[in-house]
Parts: sequence; C-alpha cells; structure tokens
Amino acid sequence: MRALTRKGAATRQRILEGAATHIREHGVADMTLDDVLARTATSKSQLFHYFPDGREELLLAVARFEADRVLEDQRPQLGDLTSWPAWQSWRDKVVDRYRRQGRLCPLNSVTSQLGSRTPGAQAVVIELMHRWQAEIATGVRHMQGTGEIDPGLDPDRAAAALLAGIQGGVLIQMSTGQIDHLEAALDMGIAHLRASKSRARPPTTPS
Amino acid sequence: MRALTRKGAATRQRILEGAATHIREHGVADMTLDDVLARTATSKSQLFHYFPDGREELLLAVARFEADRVLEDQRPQLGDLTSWPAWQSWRDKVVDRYRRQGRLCPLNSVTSQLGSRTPGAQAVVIELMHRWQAEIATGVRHMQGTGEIDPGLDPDRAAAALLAGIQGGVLIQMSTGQIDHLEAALDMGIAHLRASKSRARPPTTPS
DNA sequence: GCTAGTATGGACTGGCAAGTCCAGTCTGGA
DNA sequence: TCCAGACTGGACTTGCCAGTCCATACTAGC
Repeated sequence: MRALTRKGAATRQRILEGAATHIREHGVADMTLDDVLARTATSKSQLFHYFPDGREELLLAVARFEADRVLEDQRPQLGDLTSWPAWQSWRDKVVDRYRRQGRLCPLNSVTSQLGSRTPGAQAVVIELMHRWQAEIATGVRHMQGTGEIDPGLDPDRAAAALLAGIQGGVLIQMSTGQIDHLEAALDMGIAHLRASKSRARPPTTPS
Repeated sequence: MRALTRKGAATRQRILEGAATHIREHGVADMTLDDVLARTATSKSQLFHYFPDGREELLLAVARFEADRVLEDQRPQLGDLTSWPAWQSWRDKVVDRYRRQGRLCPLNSVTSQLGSRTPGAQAVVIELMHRWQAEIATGVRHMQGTGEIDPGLDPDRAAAALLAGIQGGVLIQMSTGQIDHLEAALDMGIAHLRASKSRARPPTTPS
C-alpha cells in the first residue's frame, strides 16, 4: 500500500465513496463487493489491491469516512457554542442533517455489521463520541464562563446527556421515521442548560 | 402452522429462544440457521416447519420476543411512576438492565439486519417505542396531577426526550462500553422534570 | 389399533459472493 | 528509452449457508 500514484489514489477514493454511497442507499447488509465494482467501474483486483483485507477493510474505511463527516456536517456551529442563538442554530443544523439523511445511518449500519469482532470499528465510534462530547462540553464551559450556565453543573456530564439524546433521537428517527424525538431531546437538553442559571441565581436576576 | 401439538409448540419455542440467545451472544450477523439447530438439537425440517419463511421469519419472531422483554424488564417500576423515589427506582432498573445486557443489543441488531426491507421489523420497533413513550408520559401526567411537575409541560414531548436519552445512552453503551451516558441522560431528564416545578411555582412567582 | 395429520432426520441442491491468480497495461523516474 | 513497480481485467476457486425434499416416526382422536 506504499506509493500510491495520483491515479491510484483516485481509484481508491472512488471505491471508497462508491461503497459509502451504496451503503447510504441500501444499507450494509446487502452491499456486495460486486455492487461496489459495478457502481464504480472498477474490478476485483483493484479493490483487493487497495483494500488487501477485502470487505472488512473497506467497511472500516467507510466507517472512518462517515465518522469524519458527522462532525464536519455540524460545523461551524458545533465549534462555536458561545451564545444561546448559537446553540439554537447548532440544534437546527443537527436536526436538519438527520432529517435529510433519511432512514439509513451508515455508521450505525457499518459498525453493527463489523460488530465487536473488529476492534477497529469500535475505535472509530469511540473516538467520534469522544470528540463530539468534548466539543459540546467546551460549549458548556464557555457558557459557564460568561455566566449563562450554572457553574455548578458538570460540563462533561451535561454533554454526555445531550449526546445521548442526540444519538437516541437519531436512532428513533432511523427506525420509526419520526424526527420529533431528536427535536425533543435537543430542546430539553438545551432548556435544561438555560434553566440551570435561573436556578443558580434565582430571584432577582431573571434576565 | 395450524394445530400445534404441545410437543410442537415446545420445539418451536426452543428454536425461538435458541436463536434469541445466540443473537445475544454473537450478534445476528454471524448467526447461521445451523448454529441454531445445533444449539437447540433440532433439524432443518423442524425449523422450516415452524418458520416456513425461514431465516427472515425467525428473525422477526426474535424481534418480537425481545421487544416484549424490554418493557417487561422494567416492570413493575415503569407502570408506577407516581413519586420521585419511584422514578429513581425505575432509572436504576433501566441502567442495571442494560449494564447486564452487555455490548450486544438483540433488537437493534436484528432490526438493522432485517433492515427496511421487512415492514414487519419496523412495526415491531415502532410499537415498542410507542408503548414505552406512552408509559413514561403517563408517569409524567400523574406527577402533574399531584403537582410535582409543572402542568405546563407537554408530557408526550418530555417522554419523547427521555426516551431518546435512553436509546442513545444504550446505543453508546453498546458501542463504547460506557454506561455513563445512559445514566447522565436519565438523570438529566428526571432532573429537568423535577426542576420544572420550582420554575413553575417559584418563590415569588415571577412567571 | 387405524389413520390423518403432525413432527422429525438429514442428505442434497443451488446460488451467491468473497477472495485468488495471472496475464497484461500503464507510469514515472533515471 | 527502459524497467521496476504500480495498476487493471476478469476468469476461476472455494466455501458457506438458506432453502428443498422425501422418507420415517410419532400422536391424537375415533
């Protein structure tokens, strides 16, 4: 896998994205290597040339690819949770992203196929969750800095709860088609953060 | 499929539970019909006798089986959310259930395999979520009745948010092994419900 | 204890899809 | 220009596994 020609790199990328697209559209369960080949106009030998471990390696690459997208799709809002309108705008972006995505979650799909067998797949998800939560927590800390959130609140725990709400909301949307749960979870999470302040400094400063 | 002998019913049940167990232990992806046969000391013809549509029908039956368990495992607490200690006790039960369950979620696993192809699988999940949410909402309403929760809160939306938190917490636990998110989500959700009251009827009534 | 229908064993088929192989082409650097 | 190594095509092997089939054994009601 050393020394990729420009052409080679392009082919590899084509295969990767073709697989990702196919999975987005049909799920991982019925993705066959031949499907990918047909879609990307490549051949078996190419696929195994760029992904020597075959299907498993390809799937792992897709997982990484999709994991990166998840956070990118939330930018720039996710990295800039510095005011309530910013939080709201982020919330809207998340809802919108998953509304668009429809019923198939490539990442969930791929990791649940690779399963616990592959430590690699676990690692991808773990890191994604970690980064995601960290960015939310940073936002919480910032708001604590400006006095908009009760400083007594644990930012990591709050971020964890919010993240769980998002994941669950998305999961429910995948399986039932309803986006309400995602919205409700985000709204409740943010409302809770906002409310913390009024509880921390209750009577005389209702903003 | 009419006229099941007692013996026949037992065999059918054995196959069903054997499949469920195997899926719990190894995931659905590497569950082969022969695995189930070996584990349950049955033969191909029996399996197809009781599940004429083969693998797919069996998987669907497993999904139903597991869906029922989910709510049952939360009883009696889930049906009796009538005081804060009761909520707390329910919260503990949920956390405990999923902590025990480990890294494989049979239901998520099965439905993501059956995918969107089978409308049946969707239906099972949809109904589960619906019932689950309804039971939580009932608890919220009850607490509103006794004045422990702000009556201005939408019970269904609150229940939706809480449910999303649970689902996400479980999902994260499946993929990362951490139970913190589930705990955080439940705690935050319940805290939010409790706090609503103090906001609704605060000291000096600023609303 | 007859018999119709139920239950069971397990060999066999068929197809699909992952992965291998080799022969042939292209590319870039010296 | 030359050649080592990258790139490509696609036939072939291999193994697995869902689903079929038929012969046999059991059971329940009459």
